[in-house]
Amino acid sequence: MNHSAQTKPDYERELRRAGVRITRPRRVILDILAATEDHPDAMEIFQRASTIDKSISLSTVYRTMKLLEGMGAIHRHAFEGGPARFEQASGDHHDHLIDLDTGDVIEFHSNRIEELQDEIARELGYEIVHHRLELYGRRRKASARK
Amino acid sequence: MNHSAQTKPDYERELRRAGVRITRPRRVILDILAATEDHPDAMEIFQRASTIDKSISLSTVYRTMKLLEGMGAIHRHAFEGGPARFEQASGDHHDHLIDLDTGDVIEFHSNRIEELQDEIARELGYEIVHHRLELYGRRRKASARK
DNA sequence: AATGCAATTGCAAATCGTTTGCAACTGAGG
DNA sequence: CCTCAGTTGCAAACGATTTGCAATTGCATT
Ligand SMILES: [Mn+2]
Ligand SMILES: [Mn+2]
Ligand SMILES: [Zn+2]
Ligand SMILES: [Zn+2]
Repeated sequence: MNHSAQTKPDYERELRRAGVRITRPRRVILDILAATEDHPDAMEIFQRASTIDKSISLSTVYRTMKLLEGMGAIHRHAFEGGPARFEQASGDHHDHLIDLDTGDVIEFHSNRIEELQDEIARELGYEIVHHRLELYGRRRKASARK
Repeated sequence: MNHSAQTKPDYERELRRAGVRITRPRRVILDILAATEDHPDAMEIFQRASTIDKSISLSTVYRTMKLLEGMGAIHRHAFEGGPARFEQASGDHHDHLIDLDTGDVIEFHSNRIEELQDEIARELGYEIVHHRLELYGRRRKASARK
């Protein structure tokens, strides 16, 4: 849920430790990701980066996203329809509800569902490596129902 | 689960009722889908169709898949990595477990998970239109099951 | 601070899956 | 059979992402 109480992860330190160079484009992209509360796609990250450094290319955004994803620093989501969207991997695990009308992405978490998934996989003789749970819906009309 | 006890749906009748023409390419593709137990992608369907009618084009496969999807006759899945895969919509709702090593797709269903999803959406003020639950995992080594 | 070189970049071109414009063709009601 | 809107194959266009390559840059080393 992007708890604001969360310690902002020091990506630069982590990158250095991984023997990766801290370049100007990477620093800019890292800053953008750290300051982001939503789930931007590559083009959005590119545009935000461009306002800071005109010379950054879209290719570099993609390459950096792949690098960070490989390091486990970010998660890539492929919601239906649009391009891949990203978010920092720093928070706790959660799944997403997409508002079909507005495109809003709402985060949620259910321990019960997570447990059931494990149980199902186990029964089938499998061990889950990762999963994807996306709910697509629309706001309930506030029609005097209850 | 593609229950074999299921009545094979008469797509041709359904199509006619929808004012859609039964053409040779469509008949071929429909037959392939009806005879399919797995989740083929457009290229696979195209290749299977080609062995029956050399003149069918990949475009027509795509167009037909879109038509059938719009009619609710098939479901389109975008599992991570590969191209979209399809399956008849005739069976009961189910979700998928993808074997990361073999690519096998295993179907499962959990009423409990479905209920929890509804509950979560409701609490957030939403009504689910559809959802996507995919488990990616690998066979458990130690204890043999199945 | 100057040097050396592999890592990284921007750019353009390539790739992949899918869609689309268009002229030729065909299903099905008359 | 006629007719003609629906459908097709083909090629070209598409959007998202990746990649080859020559130029640039971070940074370990003097
Ligand atoms: Mn999220
Ligand atoms: Mn299935
Ligand atoms: Zn989850
Ligand atoms: Zn489900």
